[in-house]
Amino acid sequence: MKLDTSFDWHEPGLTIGEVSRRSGVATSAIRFYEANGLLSSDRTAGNQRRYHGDVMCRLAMIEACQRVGLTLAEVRDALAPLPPRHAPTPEDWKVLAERLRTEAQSRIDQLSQVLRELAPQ
Amino acid sequence: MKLDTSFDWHEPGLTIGEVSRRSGVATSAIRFYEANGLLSSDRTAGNQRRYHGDVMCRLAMIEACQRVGLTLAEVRDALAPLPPRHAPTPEDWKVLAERLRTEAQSRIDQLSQVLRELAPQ
DNA sequence: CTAGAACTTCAACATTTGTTGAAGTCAACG
DNA sequence: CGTTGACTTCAACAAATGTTGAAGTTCTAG
Repeated sequence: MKLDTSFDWHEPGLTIGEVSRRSGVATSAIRFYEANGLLSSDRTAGNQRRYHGDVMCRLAMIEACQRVGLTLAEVRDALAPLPPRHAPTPEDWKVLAERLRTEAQSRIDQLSQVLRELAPQ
Repeated sequence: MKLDTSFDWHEPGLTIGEVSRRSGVATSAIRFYEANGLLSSDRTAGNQRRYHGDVMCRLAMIEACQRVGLTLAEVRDALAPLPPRHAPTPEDWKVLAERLRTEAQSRIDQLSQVLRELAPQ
């Protein structure tokens, strides 16, 4: 019962190219997200990025959140409480997921409200 | 039973300043939307814009749609079937509102799906 | 009729969200 | 150890979505 997702420095980590291939997100976008604090990575002795267990989740979140109108700044704030460079715990996700669902649903509700007011009945 | 919202050229129409004051949308944004086909207006003999019964609805829609992640191009396409320069009929709105609610909800659903996959249980 | 507020267009600028390419460095295979 | 593909940074460009300001025109109240 000890699902340990903490950083293991024996593990090599994913290169940016591998992450890109697995996620479908361009390397330029991945670097951009990292430069803006939405992702983090370790560096090899030679200064190359190595990503860990959280990166695929974060990328999926970023894409999905953008589709419902969150800016990258808002996504960054949402992701900020997650531990960097580790797969987040289920508890981490539960809190975050709830926040995002609520926010997204409230935006939908506002649109619905506008639509109802404009097209009553 | 003859709710006629067709253009009455006796009616002066709203100036861009009046529309801005009533809607809270900056005149620069209103001109921008019009330049991009989301709004239309008549012109006075002196080339000033005069807006009609559809403009407040359209502005409300634009704001609400942007909040749920639609681009202006998508909003333009959504608004395109509405008659220009007139208050749309309830039927117009019903069709449009349904389309938008569906689209927005499907984006939320995609986010929820991602969240569920990432945080199962 | 005239003054001043409100309007016009146009160009420049700003922010967000990236992409592209150049020039150079690293890593992994043979 | 050398080659080659993948990586690094940095700067320039790009599209979307506006804002700001200049220079000039129109509208309207008095």
